[in-house]
Amino acid sequence: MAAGAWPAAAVVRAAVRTLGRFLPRTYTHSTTTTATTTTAATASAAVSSPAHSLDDYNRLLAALARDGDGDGALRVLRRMRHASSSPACDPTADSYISAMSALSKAGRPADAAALFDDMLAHGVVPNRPAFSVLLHIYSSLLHLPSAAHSVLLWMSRLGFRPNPIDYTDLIFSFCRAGRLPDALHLFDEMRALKYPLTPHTYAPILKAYCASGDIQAADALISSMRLSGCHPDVVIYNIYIHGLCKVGDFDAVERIIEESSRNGWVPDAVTYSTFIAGLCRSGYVEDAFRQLEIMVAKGLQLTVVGLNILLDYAGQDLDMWVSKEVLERCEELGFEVDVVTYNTVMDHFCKKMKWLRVLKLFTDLLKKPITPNVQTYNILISCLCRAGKFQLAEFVFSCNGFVADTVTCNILIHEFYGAGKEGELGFLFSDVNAGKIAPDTITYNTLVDCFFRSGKRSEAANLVRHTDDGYPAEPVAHLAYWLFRSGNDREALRLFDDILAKGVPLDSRVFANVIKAFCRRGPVVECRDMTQLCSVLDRLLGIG
DNA sequence: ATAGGGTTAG
Repeated sequence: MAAGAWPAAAVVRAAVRTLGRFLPRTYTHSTTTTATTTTAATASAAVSSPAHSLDDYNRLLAALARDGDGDGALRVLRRMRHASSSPACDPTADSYISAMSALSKAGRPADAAALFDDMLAHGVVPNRPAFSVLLHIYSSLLHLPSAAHSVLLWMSRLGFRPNPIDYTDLIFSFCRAGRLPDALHLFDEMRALKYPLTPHTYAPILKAYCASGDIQAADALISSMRLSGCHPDVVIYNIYIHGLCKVGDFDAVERIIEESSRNGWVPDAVTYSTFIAGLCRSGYVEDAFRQLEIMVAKGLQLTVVGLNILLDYAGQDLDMWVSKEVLERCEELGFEVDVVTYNTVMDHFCKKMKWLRVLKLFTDLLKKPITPNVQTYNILISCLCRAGKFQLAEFVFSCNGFVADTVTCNILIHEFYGAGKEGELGFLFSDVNAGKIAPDTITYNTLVDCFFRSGKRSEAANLVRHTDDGYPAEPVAHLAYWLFRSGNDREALRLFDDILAKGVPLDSRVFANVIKAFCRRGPVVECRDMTQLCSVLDRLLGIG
């Protein structure tokens, strides 16, 4: 491994020029949608003929589920229940399962879950797969592991044994919610039931260990997998490699890849993308390009995601951003680009204050079969504000079809306040007050910063006092920072007294910000400041 | 027929 120095720009440029050989040239348009639409249409035609059976309806529903046509499925369901149909065509549990799948696929999991209640209300007795679908909706789509767990208990009580996939679904959901102990509990239950364990079950648990940087636990888990006869596959190793990259152990990554054939797995494009991203993040760009060479030599092609990572991290120091339109070059080279690629490149130009470039990229994007997402618009709005085009930013915000989110809100607050235009934010706050946008902790942090910068100290203090249940950790830390930085030490100490009097514990971020504020007070922290800092910290710790 | 991995905005 080379030292962490950045390679000369020329070296990287040369490497980027050779990228073309590495990338997939095919831009495949999926034909699946058309095919299934035809299926649904054919089935629909069959149903509109006079004699149609329950089977016809269920086949149609299955086709609509494949298409993800939620409204279509609801229509068919209604028609089946309707008086004009024969009672022999009343929806069955399978009909509901298909309709729930259709709604899930249409991105309407809440409606899908509601359909289960609908089924019960219509006296249809759910079968085991129906419970599994419901469990999947709660766990994987609605991010409600506790609700999913009660489905598991409910079906068990009714004598429907949850299958290994049900358990795996639930373990995944608990892990994603950061509830590892709950996940491990279910994992033990699976083992007690002698259910077969697959890499699917281990993966989310391993990911949780890796996310917390606990490589020892990850090692132990992979060992126990092998012992239990479950062979770790490429996904398991990719998660593990991600964890090793996170802690910066790139030598271990190289070793793991080197030993792959001995361990019975084959590194894929994701393995190398993960490795390359990790190297880039730590500044080892040259090593990243070396891995790219190795990857190509093995016959692996860079994925779109791989390209995005590389553009994001390796492109930071390159003048290729200004010399040659990156995306044009990608196109020449036959790279497949997606909306994230555009967002990444737009954001880079935005940070480099090349406003017109961002606008041009945005209009290029609109001409392509790529749909901009919220992030695209947020980058655009941020760019417009920073270019001083506040009215245009407001125009984009108010465009039909654009649904602003919390990030949009935070960008606007930050930029409008920064330009002294907070008086023009009425359009935003009316949406916030109408509940269309939910502020989050970053919103409050931003507001505290903005209030303070524009001299509204008491507004900042009031916000912190009255937000949520009072004194949320991060806004308090921001307020403490500004109070100490501006020399309002007594007011800061009064704030801490109020917080402690309310029984709210002081977060470590408060301590960090107090120290930071003192460090920023001047070019050299004076001795009396140091003494003051120590006494403040003592008081915070309750030892002063 | 419902399941696990790498990326972007404040």
